[in-house]
Amino acid sequence: MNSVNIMKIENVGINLENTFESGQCFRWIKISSNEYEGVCSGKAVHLYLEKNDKLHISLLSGKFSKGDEIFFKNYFDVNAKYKEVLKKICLKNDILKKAMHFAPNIRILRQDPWETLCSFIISQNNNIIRIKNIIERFCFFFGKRITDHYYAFPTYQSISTKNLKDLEVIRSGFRARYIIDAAQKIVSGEVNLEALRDIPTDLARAELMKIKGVGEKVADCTLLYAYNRLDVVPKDVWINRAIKILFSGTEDLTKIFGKYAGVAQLYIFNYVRKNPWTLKVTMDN
DNA sequence: GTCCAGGTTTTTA
DNA sequence: TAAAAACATGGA
Repeated sequence: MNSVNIMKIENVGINLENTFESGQCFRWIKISSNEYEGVCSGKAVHLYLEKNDKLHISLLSGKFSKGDEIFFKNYFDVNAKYKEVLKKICLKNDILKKAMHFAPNIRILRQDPWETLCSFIISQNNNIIRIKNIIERFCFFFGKRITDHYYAFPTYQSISTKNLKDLEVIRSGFRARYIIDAAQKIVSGEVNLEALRDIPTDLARAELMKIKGVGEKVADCTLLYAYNRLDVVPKDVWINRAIKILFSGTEDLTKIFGKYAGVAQLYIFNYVRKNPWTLKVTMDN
């Protein structure tokens, strides 16, 4: 892989489609069920997963540099070890069992904190199709161009100097001021995203919630999908409905799923969102 | 035309 | 303090 524009990682243990369409990320574009393209860490990337579980990563422009292999192994969390634990829990929990059977081998990615934070600010009171469209416009208008089709996620430095008028082109509605506030608090140092890696989850959540438009849900999505806090369970409308109907109101999924409750949450979120009928049976009552 | 979307802030009682 | 409304936008 030295000075070549393709790299291969064996035994990734990941299903690209189930992972990328699970709702944790918004920028990967499907070519086929085992082939995706997107922008990651400022690079335009093509992914292809062989049947033998070997992941091919190639760049659509430029070449790999030192550290990229470590970066991607970290991004895809190649050494994740929760699969067996969750499978064991499936023996006792039918909901998780169905969810993991419906869409197996979902991996919690380690995404960029700023991109994740911004994406989930945009996600509030919004639907996934429009979330993706807003993010793409955000990148197109404010991100660095990488290829004809692909633009990097804008930096917080560049966004910190923008105003509401500037952001009108992305049509993010009332969320624009939250995006700007996030960028400004990060640039000023009021919120230090790198420092959050080393502090307890509760403190990290409180730090993120200093930003306007960041409540518990957006903070928790950031903690789970960027900082890999696998026990954190973001509570959105779908999970709340699932808790109410499928788990008969059990307040706290960590009581059932323990330190990997966040991972279980993603499987269940994915399952109920793509099978809404599972929630409808008793909804009329 | 109405409803709702991986919520949060602001206003009202 | 808690509940309701407002917040932009667009797809279903």
